[in-house]
Amino acid sequence: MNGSVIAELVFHLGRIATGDGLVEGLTAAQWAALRYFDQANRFSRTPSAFAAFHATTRGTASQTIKSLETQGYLTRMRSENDRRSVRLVLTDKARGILANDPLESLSRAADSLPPSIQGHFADALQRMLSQVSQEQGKPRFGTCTSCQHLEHNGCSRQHQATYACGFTREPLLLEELDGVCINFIPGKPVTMKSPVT
Amino acid sequence: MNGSVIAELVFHLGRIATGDGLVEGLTAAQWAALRYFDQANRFSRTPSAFAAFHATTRGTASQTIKSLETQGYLTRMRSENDRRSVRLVLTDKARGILANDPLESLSRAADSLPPSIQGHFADALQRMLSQVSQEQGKPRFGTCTSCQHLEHNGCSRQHQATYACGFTREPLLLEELDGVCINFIPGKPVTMKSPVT
DNA sequence: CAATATAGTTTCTAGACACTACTATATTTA
DNA sequence: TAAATATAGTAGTGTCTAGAAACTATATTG
Repeated sequence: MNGSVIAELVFHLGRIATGDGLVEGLTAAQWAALRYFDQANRFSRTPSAFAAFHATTRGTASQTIKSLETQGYLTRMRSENDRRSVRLVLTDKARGILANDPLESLSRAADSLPPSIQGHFADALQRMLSQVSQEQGKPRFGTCTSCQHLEHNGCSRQHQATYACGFTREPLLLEELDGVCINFIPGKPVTMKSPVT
Repeated sequence: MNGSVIAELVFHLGRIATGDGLVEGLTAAQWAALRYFDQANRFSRTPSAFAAFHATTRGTASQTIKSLETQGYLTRMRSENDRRSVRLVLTDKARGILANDPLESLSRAADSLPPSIQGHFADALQRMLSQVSQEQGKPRFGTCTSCQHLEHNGCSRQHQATYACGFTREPLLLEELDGVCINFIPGKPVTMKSPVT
């Protein structure tokens, strides 16, 4: 088994799945942006972070975002802390069309894999992505749950245990821990998310 | 485990892996064409077949091929049977640079996966690709070894057993059975290629 | 033989993207 | 604290990808 076969398949599959034909008139780059801002946490919903994620320049990212804004899919607000910075949030209209993401076709195909291997599959992809990103000197994105920066204060047996990010020195809400972050540093080995009881 | 996570990863990984920066001055489309013509069998080394494979238009494919030709990576020859048709073959120069395919980075990442899962991984990708292609009404590409059209005449215990394609009605050489074909129809369930003794 | 289908090319246009300024705000340092 | 430097973001320009439509040449069909 040769790695180049797998590489070819991943590349080709990614290509095929999106070429379907610009659902709802959005381009591939615009879909990628919508998906990103849907999943990014509050530290990462900026043009620069999207540019880093999408492996493009800030200029290009800015254009993509501008067009989404004029189409009513994103709204912008300036950050209070840093007045250079801009935060972007999805509109309801955007959340609506995310249901017919052109990736849906690929997503269904993934769903129809044997459930027993889906986890391993996602894991393998994640690992490959991490390695490729590192080789190319690009930042790795990930969620708090496996990030070195995650700190949690408070007793674990109290349900009011609080979390914080050691990098931004900001408190984190429980529901924020699943957002994708640009400041991610792979710390703990990937842990299964413990079931919330 | 949600299929959309896997879909996102496949898409993103495919994107990241190629953005590295146009090794040797070729574009992503041109690399894809070189890879294709390297692997396609003799029925499929045409502009139209590449267009179908790459999910693009014949016009776009024509341009990609033209530029590769002028750069000395492909040579063209008209088919004898059908004088409209064109056959493309890689030059030695092309075979040379295929060694620094920008997908190499992704390929290495795939190689470093646990060997025990590489097979399952490739299998899963293949299955997803097949399903997506079918949903989108695009032709599926594959090799003779699992194609309905493959016929083999002659006694199997004779080493001179001959193969033929039932679709093109043409004989096939043993070494041609591994070429990717546009006329592929998934027949037999994917069989392990039996070791040649 | 006429109508239609197919292989391939060309031309035109929109959009993606890199590059190079450029502005505005932060941060560093001297 | 003032100056130098760094960072977030935008704007404009040029190149390339890719789709759409029009076109030529050859095959196939009725």
